[in-house]
Amino acid sequence: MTRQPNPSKAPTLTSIARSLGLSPATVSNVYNHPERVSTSVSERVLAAADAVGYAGPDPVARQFRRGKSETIGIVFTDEMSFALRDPASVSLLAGLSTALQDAQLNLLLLPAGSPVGNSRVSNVMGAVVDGFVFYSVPEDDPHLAAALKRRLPIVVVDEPEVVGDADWLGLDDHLAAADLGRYLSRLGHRKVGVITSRLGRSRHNGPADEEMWKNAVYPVQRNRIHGLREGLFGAEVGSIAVEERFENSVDAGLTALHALLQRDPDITAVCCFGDVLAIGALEGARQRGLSVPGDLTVTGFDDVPEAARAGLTTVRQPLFEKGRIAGEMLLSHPFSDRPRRRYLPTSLEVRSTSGRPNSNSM
Amino acid sequence: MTRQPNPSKAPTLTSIARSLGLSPATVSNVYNHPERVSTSVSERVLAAADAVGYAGPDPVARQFRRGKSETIGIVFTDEMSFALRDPASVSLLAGLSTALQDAQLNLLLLPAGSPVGNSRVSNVMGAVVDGFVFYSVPEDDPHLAAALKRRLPIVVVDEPEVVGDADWLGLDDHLAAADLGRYLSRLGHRKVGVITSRLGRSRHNGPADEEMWKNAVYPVQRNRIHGLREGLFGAEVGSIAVEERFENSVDAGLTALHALLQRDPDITAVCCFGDVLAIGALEGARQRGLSVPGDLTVTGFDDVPEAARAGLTTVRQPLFEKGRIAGEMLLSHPFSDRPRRRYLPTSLEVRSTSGRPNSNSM
DNA sequence: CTGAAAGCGCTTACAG
DNA sequence: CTGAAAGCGCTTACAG
Repeated sequence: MTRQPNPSKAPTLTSIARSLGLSPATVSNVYNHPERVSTSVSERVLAAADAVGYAGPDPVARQFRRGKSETIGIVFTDEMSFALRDPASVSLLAGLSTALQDAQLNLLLLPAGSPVGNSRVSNVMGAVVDGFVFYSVPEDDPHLAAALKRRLPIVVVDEPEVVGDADWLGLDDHLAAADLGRYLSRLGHRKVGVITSRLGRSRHNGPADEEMWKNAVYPVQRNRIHGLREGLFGAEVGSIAVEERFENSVDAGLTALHALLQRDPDITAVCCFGDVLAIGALEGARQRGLSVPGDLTVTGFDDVPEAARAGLTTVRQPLFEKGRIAGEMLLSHPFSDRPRRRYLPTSLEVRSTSGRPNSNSM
Repeated sequence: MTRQPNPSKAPTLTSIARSLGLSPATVSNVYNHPERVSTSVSERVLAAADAVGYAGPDPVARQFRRGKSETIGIVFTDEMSFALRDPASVSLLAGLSTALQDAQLNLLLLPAGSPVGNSRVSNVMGAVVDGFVFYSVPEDDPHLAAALKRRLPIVVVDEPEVVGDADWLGLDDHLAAADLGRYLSRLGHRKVGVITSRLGRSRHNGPADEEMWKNAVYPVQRNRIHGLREGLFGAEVGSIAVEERFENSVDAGLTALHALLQRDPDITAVCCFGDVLAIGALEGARQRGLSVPGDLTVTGFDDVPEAARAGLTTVRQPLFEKGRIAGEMLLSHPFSDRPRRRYLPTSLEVRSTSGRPNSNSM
């Protein structure tokens, strides 16, 4: 006896076979290829199984034997509960789950918290999956490196931008932000603030100077800041006040708005790199007695369902579709080909939180 | 050769061992018990593994050998993408994931769509998990029956109310709804409408008469209607107009509100059995030019994050906690004991969508 | 510190 | 339609 579990009590396919004087192969066929077995034998087997409480072939053993897990793992930057608090990543998850469900695959949620202190770099190494989706992890993420080693199909969503053999799916964040910048510029905004989620690995909340965002390990945020500035100022020089928050939450958006306006009261527009942050910023503006968009323009990113209800002007991206397409890319993964890159379109949804700046603040 | 995958190409623990003149046991120890192996051997093994692209012991084989999957499955009523569109179930999921992460377990999302047409009742039978959480599935759900057969720990959240050996976690829905009813009654409401998500298995959208909700396979909704009526009318007779929607969405709440008020224009309060429905109902009231709460009181259930932002009066339940506790109950599952039952508290959060009915509608 | 042996529960060609 | 045989890749006591 070399295995503790199943203290020679629980019935197995073999024990059922033996008790009936059949071969394990036949019992296996009853479950896997009923058409190859006579109905009388089939019935005897099922009855015996029922009698001893055998629920069918052990899933782990079957999976082991077959070499397939029929499961895809998704890895987030963060603790899972953080990812699930963000409606944007939840939409992505919903889209992914739809694609997988169509293909009869299960979805395994893998948190990419800090690596465990063992020899195993991360639970990514031990995850029983046939492929991975990585959602918005930083450059040089150790879990991603570990997954790459396993030579399973991988689709990276958003970031990092380039990853060995993995397929990539994301946005042209530079372009999207530049469009937004041009729109704000046309409205007359010159003093613009940015509220961004984390730029680096450290738990930093506060102003982020140019050096900080140029060195961000999250290229998405980096590209957006660059793009926004280009759209606002073109070839001119012009500075943007950037406020960083490690967490992506309503409360983070709220405190960031206060910090930004305290730092520079002349700001007439605040661009949030996520609708959840923007909803918090709107609340902050309310607290300060600022009318939106009269005194302050606030914009978001993503276009989550609540954005429309809040009247938020935002950069829309097809999050559900993104998840669905990530799933499809994974399912159609062409081994031995060059990695694929796919860009999804964005669009500016102008609603009621953006407008011309007040003349007195110009 | 009896296994197609791995066309005798991919390195295995054994092949590494052989190439180094070591035993598989030693190579295994390098990965699982490094302290039992000399550093020189360890280094040789790791170098050889790296050279041939061996990413460590195959997770499926290890899991098979160990007999544990370190994974918990969660089963929803619906397609996964529906569950993920509802912030209430997402909060639950977040709480569950937190509990599991603390215990180093993974979370597998199992959709409980229509059973597949095979001999296997559902993917629940084949899911590689050490336990299940069932979230709000109907009475006599086939997936739940299948899971029960597997004799793994199970925690049922909300419904069904009683399930063989499974633990149960939920609310006193009757009491919660009765509290709400008493509150509305005190305000002076007599004509009250209900917007509920599905009561039965069939895809029904429309009025639900008393027979329909008394026979609901979702006891939660049944109990809430009973409780609400008791709170409103006590021992008196009094009827409530119930509008059923198969889906739990903003749009469903919106169309249900219109249907309800078209059916009975004298209704002064609408109770929604979910905040998402209530947000839709608020939108419907807006479309009809009704002021809230002046012309119409609207209440929700759950207290999702957006509820507070929308000023929604609602019955709060601790959703994140519910998920976390479900996880803890699963982890502490006492085999051979009586199934446990645990009730979580609810509270009425009075905000700005409820008030006295207009005198002219009384 | 290292190795030989046993075996986890199942499925797959193949032969009869 | 049924069975004998092989083997998936690994880990665990145990002995040396």
